[in-house]
Amino acid sequence: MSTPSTPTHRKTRADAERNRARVLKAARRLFHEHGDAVQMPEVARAAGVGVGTVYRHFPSRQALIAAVADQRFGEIAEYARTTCLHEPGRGLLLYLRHVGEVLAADQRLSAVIEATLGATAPQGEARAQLEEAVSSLIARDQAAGAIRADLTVGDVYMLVGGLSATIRVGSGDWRRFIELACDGLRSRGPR
Amino acid sequence: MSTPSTPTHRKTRADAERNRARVLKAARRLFHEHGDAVQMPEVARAAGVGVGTVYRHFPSRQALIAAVADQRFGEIAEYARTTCLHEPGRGLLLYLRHVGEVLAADQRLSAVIEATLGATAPQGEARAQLEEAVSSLIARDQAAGAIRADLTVGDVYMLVGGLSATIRVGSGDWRRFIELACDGLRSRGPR
Amino acid sequence: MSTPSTPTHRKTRADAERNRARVLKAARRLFHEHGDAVQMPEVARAAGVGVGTVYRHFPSRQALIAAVADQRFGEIAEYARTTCLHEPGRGLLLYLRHVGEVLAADQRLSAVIEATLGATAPQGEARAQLEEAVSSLIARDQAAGAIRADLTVGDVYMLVGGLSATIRVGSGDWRRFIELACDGLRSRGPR
Amino acid sequence: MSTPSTPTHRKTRADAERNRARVLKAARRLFHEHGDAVQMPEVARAAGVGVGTVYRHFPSRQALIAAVADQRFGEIAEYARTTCLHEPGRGLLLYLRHVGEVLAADQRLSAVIEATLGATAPQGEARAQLEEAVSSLIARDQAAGAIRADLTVGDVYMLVGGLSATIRVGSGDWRRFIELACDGLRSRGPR
DNA sequence: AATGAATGAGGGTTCATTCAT
DNA sequence: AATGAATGAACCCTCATTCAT
Repeated sequence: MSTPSTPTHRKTRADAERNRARVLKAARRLFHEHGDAVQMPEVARAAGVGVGTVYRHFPSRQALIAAVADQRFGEIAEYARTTCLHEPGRGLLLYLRHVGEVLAADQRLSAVIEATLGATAPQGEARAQLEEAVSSLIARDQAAGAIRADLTVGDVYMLVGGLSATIRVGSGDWRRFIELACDGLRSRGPR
Repeated sequence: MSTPSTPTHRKTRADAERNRARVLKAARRLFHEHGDAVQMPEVARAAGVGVGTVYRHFPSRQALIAAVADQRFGEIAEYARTTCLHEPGRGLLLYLRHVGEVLAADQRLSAVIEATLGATAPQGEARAQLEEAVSSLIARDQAAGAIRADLTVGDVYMLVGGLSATIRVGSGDWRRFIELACDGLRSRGPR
Repeated sequence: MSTPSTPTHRKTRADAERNRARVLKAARRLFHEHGDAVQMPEVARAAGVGVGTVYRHFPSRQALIAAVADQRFGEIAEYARTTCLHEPGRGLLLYLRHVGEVLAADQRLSAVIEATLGATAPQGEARAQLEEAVSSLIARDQAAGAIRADLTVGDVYMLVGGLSATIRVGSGDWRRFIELACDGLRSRGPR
Repeated sequence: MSTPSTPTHRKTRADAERNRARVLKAARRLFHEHGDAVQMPEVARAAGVGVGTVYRHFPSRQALIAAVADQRFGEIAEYARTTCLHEPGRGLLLYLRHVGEVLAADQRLSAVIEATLGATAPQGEARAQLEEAVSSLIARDQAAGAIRADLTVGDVYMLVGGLSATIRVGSGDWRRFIELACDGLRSRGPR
C-alpha cells in the first residue's frame, strides 16, 4: 500500500534480524564478562528474548559461539582492509598488533571459543574475507621488500593461532611474541 | 592384629606408591586415546583401583591432569638435559623439534590439558627442571653465536605455548612454525 | 469493506477448504513415514502453509491426529459399505481382513494415533458411519447363520482394538489373530 | 567381624540391592498413580535416593520402565506356575482371567509401558519364565482336551497383547474379550 | 589405605502453541 | 484467513566428588 518494495513480510523479517543481532550482542557481552559460565537462558534473558528465539537463530550453543567468533573476525578483516592495507611495508605488523590488541581485550571470550570450537580461527563466512585481506597484506608487504618472499596466508594463520594462545593463557608478553615472530630466534649475522 | 615391626607398614606404602603410578599411567593412556571424554571412574577401572583411591592420590580431576602434564614435561626436560645439551649451536632447535614431536603424537592429551589447566605449560615440579634445562640450552646456543643474545627462558616458554597450540588445533604445519620462529617473518637483507 | 456478492467470500472459503485438505494429506503422509517424530511446523511446511494455518484448521496436534484417524476410519467404513455388505455370511470376516491390511500398511501412523488418543478407535464423525456399517454387517452375517447370535457392534470394536494392537506392536501374525477370533480357543466337540 | 561368610563388601552390595528394590517399588507405585507424568527425580525422591542412584541401577527411564514391566510379568508367571497349573482343563482360562485382573488394576502403568516400550509384552528375563509357564499350561489343557490342538505359546502371547490393549484403552469389557477369544465369533452348529 | 555406591546440581535442547503483523 | 517468529516450561541425563563401610 505504501512503500512498494516493502510488503508486510519485511517487517517481520526485520524484527527477526534485529533479534538475531540482539542475541549476538548479548552473547558477546556475556561471554566477555563471564566466560564459559554463561548459559543459553542467560543469553536469552540478556537479549530480552526467549530461549527458543536464541535457538531459532543459533541451533546450538556451539553455533552461537561460532557466530560470535566470526563476527569478531569479520571486524578484524575490516580493519585489515581499511587500515593495514594503506601502510605498505608494515601492514602485516600492524595487522598482528591489532589482532593482539583485540584478543588481549577479550581473553575470556577467546577461551570460550577455544574450548568450544577447538580453535580460535574463523570457520564460517569470515574466513574467506580474512583470507583475502591477509593475502593482500602479504603481497603488498612483500612488494615493499619488507617480509620474506615465501610467506603464505597459511603461515600467518598459524602465527595468529600461536599469538592467540599466548594471549589467552597469558604465557608471556604478546608484543614480544610478535617481535620474535618478525625477527626470528637466530642471531642475525653482522650487518 | 598388628605386625610387630615395620614390614606391613612399608608394604602398604609401597602399594600406595604403586597405585599412584598405576593411576597415572592409566590416565595418560586413556586421555591419549579418548581425550576429554574420560571420566574419573574409568580411570579408576583402567588402573584396577576404586575411585576413592584415585582421589586419595589426586585430589581432583584437575590435579590428576596436572600430574600427567607434569610427567610429560619431566620427560621433555630429561631429553633436553641428555640430548640437546650436547649439541651446542642447535640445542634449542632440537629441543623445539622434540617438543613438536611429542605433542604431535598426543594431540588429544594436549587438548585435555589445555581445557583443564588453561595452558599447556608445566606448573608443578617439572617447571623448575625444565626452566633450568632450557636456560642451559639458551646459554650454550648463545655462546655458540647461534641465537639472539636477548632471548630468555620466558621467550621460549611463550613460543612453545604457540607451538603447542598450533599442533593441538592443527592450524598448520608445526615444522614450519619452528622454521618461522627461528628465522622470523622479515626478509633478511642481502648478505 | 464488504464485497457485494459472494464471489470473494466463496473464493476464500474454497481456499480454506483446500488448505485443510492439504494439511490433512501432508500430515497423513508424514505420520506414515516418520511416526511420532513429526512436528507441527513440519506438517505446515509439507502442506505449503504456515503453522498458524494448521492451527486454524486443527486446534491442536491431537485434533489433527484425530482427524487423520477419522479419515482412515471413514475409508474403512466405506469399504464395509461397498464391499463387505455384499458378501453375506463372510462380510465380517472380509471386514476384519480389510482392517488388518489397512493397519498393517500403516503401523507408524497407528502408533501415533494410539500414543496420542489413547486408542485406535474412531472418535469423531466416522464413528457413527462405522457403527452403522458394522451393525449391518453383523446383522447380515447372523441372518446367514454364520456368526453367533449374541455378537454386538461393541464386540467387534473390541476385537478390532485387539487386532490393531497386535499389528501395531507386531506381537504375532495378525491373520492368525483373526482366525483365532473366529474359531475360538476351545477345541470343538466332535462334528 | 561377625558372620564369617559375609565380608565387608557384602554389606555395601546388600545396600545397593535394597536401593534397587526401593527404586523399583517407588517407580511402580508412582506410575500406577500418576502414569506418564512421573519424572525421574520424583522417583528418586519417593525412593529416598538421589537421581544418580536411580540412573546407576536403571540407565534410562526406559530401562526403569522395562524393569517394572518385567517384574509384573514375573509375578504373573509365578501365578501361572503355582495356581493355573493345578487346574487342568481350565488353566489357560484362569491365566487369561488373572492377566485381565492384574492389568485392569493397573491401567495407567500399562499405558506407560506401552508408550515407552512400544509393547506391553515382557522383554527381559521374565519372558523365558512366562513362556515356559504358558507352554505347560497349554500342554496340560490340550491333554485334557479342553483347547484346540494347534494352539501355541505365540498365539497366547498375541491374545494377551490384544487383551492388554482392550483393558488399557477401555475399548470394551475385557471379560467378554476372553469369552469371545475362547469361543470364537462363529456360530456353532447344533450339537 | 581402599572401595565404589550414592549424590544432585547443573545444563543444553525441544516443540506445541500463541499472537503481532 | 494466513503467516511464521517468538515463547518458555519441561525433562532427561552426566559426572566430579564424597563418605560410610
